[in-house]
Amino acid sequence: MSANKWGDGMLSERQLYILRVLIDDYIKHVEPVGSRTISKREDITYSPATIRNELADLEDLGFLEKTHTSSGRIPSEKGYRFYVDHLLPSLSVSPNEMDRTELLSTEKVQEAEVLFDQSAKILSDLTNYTSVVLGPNALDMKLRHMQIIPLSSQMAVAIFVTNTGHVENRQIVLPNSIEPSDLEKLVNILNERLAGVRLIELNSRIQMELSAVFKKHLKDYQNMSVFLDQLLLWSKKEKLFYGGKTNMLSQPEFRDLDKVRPLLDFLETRDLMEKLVSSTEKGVTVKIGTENEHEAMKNCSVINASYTMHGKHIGTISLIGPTRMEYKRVISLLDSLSREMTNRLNDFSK
Amino acid sequence: MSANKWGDGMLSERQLYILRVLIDDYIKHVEPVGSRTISKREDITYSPATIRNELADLEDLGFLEKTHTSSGRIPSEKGYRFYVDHLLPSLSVSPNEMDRTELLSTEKVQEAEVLFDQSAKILSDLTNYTSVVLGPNALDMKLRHMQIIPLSSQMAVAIFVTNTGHVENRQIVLPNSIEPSDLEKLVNILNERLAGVRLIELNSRIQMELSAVFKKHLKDYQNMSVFLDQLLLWSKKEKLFYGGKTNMLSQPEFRDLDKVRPLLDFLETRDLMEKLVSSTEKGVTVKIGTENEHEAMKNCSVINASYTMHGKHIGTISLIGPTRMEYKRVISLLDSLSREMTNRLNDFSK
DNA sequence: TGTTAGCACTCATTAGAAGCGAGTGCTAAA
DNA sequence: TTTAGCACTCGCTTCTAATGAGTGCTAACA
Repeated sequence: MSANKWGDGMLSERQLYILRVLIDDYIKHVEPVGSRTISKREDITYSPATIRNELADLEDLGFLEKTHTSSGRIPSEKGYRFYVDHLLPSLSVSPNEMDRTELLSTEKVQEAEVLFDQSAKILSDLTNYTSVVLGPNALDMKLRHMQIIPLSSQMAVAIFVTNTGHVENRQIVLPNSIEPSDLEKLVNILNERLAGVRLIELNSRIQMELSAVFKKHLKDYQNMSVFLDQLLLWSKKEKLFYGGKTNMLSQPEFRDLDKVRPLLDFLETRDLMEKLVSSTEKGVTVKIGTENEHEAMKNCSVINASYTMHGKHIGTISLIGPTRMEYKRVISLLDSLSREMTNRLNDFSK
Repeated sequence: MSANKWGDGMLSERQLYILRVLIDDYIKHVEPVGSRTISKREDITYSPATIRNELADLEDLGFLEKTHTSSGRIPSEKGYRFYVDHLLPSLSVSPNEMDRTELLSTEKVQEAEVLFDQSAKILSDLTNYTSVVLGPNALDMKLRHMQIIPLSSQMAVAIFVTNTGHVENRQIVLPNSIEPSDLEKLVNILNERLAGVRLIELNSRIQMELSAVFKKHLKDYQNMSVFLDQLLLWSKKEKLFYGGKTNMLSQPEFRDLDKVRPLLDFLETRDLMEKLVSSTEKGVTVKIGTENEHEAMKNCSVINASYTMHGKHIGTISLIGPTRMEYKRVISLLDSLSREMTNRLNDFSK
């Protein structure tokens, strides 16, 4: 049933059953579960004393913990991990949940950004946890068209449109001595030669292939080269879309201000969040407590689901909640929601 | 000293002085101030009993409140209002504060967005309150250049560049029957005729002046008209830049979760925030407690300062904190910070 | 008449004590 | 192997008493 990595030996059927019942109960009521509570269930035929013995064993094995000497048991991180990996009832979305994720699809959403935003909102509404959608990195998209529009003698706006319709723009300083005709030629060359190249690769492609072309066509190549570097200096900025940022405040385990504060601060820190929520794996992944490798997240679990476009992983939708989460419900929800997002995204590009 | 609107008669010098001392003390220590505390100050020569009489009078006049029958006094909303309007020591920025706002100016900031973001961060760092910068409404900016870039046979991206270098873009559905040549002509006409017109006015200008031109040059005018409406359907979206979103959590008056929650939720609600922070007045304004006209803000004050470009009010920088704020410091800070922003912005457009 | 000392009173806050109850571990018997 | 029984632990709630910072009022004083 379980591999040896879960302690010295295998767990008995009864232990597995008790463990599952206990975690289910704890997830539902968020209170330490005692032997009596378990024995009172219809499907349990043993007395509290017997249960107690089993619980003591499960605690020794590290699946359970006590909050104090005479308290009931709560699942440990290891317990949750085991629960998620081995005890989760087979996944299936309940019909009425499915309705809600279809709600997403019936609304007319034109732009991807709106889709991401809505998905995050729906997910957090449905779960009362905090959700985050990590948008696709525009720099991984392919160049469709670029343009430079002068604002004044010194300043201009550079615009890059990707195949997905995303627009990147930035203001740039024009070199003093630049020739208007050179600028025009530059833009033309870039558009002719680099359409279909990923934004992030533009620079290296230019280095490799186009310096000769530039030298030939542009009068002041030296000057232009510096300018090009400025033009194509990307700062990566994936977009994050949040839902239910303050939902953590209503979770009983975070009723304490000193405990929520680090959490909320974490949520506001872009790069930490990007790291937390980035995932290269396809499908749904679950990270529990300290697996998230950040102090502020030690009492949280993060469920991550990737969405794709043309089969390629381009972003994630995630849920952040207390380690005691309704894993079953939440995982299936994320699974269907991410599929839905994938569908919608691929509809766009038709 | 004070007009009659402040109660039945004027306040005596002593009352004014006591009121000021009390509010200063309360702002500093955030605890009800008693008669003994006040009388212990060097510059106060009266006994606690005398002070008590004055305090009772000030309370009758509505400037002070008690938290319970035998507690010290705290300022009422009216008290704060009076304090801000009449008792604030003349404004002057202390030298070391000035250094910090100059910090802003020494860094090289190219784009307005970065400037706004930095300003908000600096302000919240300096005050430990929450700050918000309301960015300029791009729709009030003037059209510099527009363009339509096709993505597929049906979809395209429309791009509008303003005189300030801001780029507005949106994805649009191309009419089935559209002629490529018509599209090109349309864009040309718009660029020729409407450069310099504020984005928000584009539509009405077209209605008024250009329908004849369109009818003349475009083959399928009917179809095009619907398309134009879609193209120029602006949804106003001023940008908000936040600093110190979670700072409220460290304010003693919001130590209670049930009190912070509405506040944080309020901060996350775009339209409420836009309304709160929008101001048509120039200079610094102070709104105290219920003057902000929202339940969640009833224990907060909002200090608002506008910044300008070419003398025109285009946005605000605001600070949200508890009603007990260091008004003096905060007002002068906002004053100098908004000036600094104005300077920087006008430097951009040189 | 304005000021102040004195005093009774109020009320939030804190600490301690007592009782309750949900839970445990251990032992011995079925 | 299971279970009944029992002593014990510990968190939580309730109650009480003590503390102290503050008030309002009165009466005396300058």
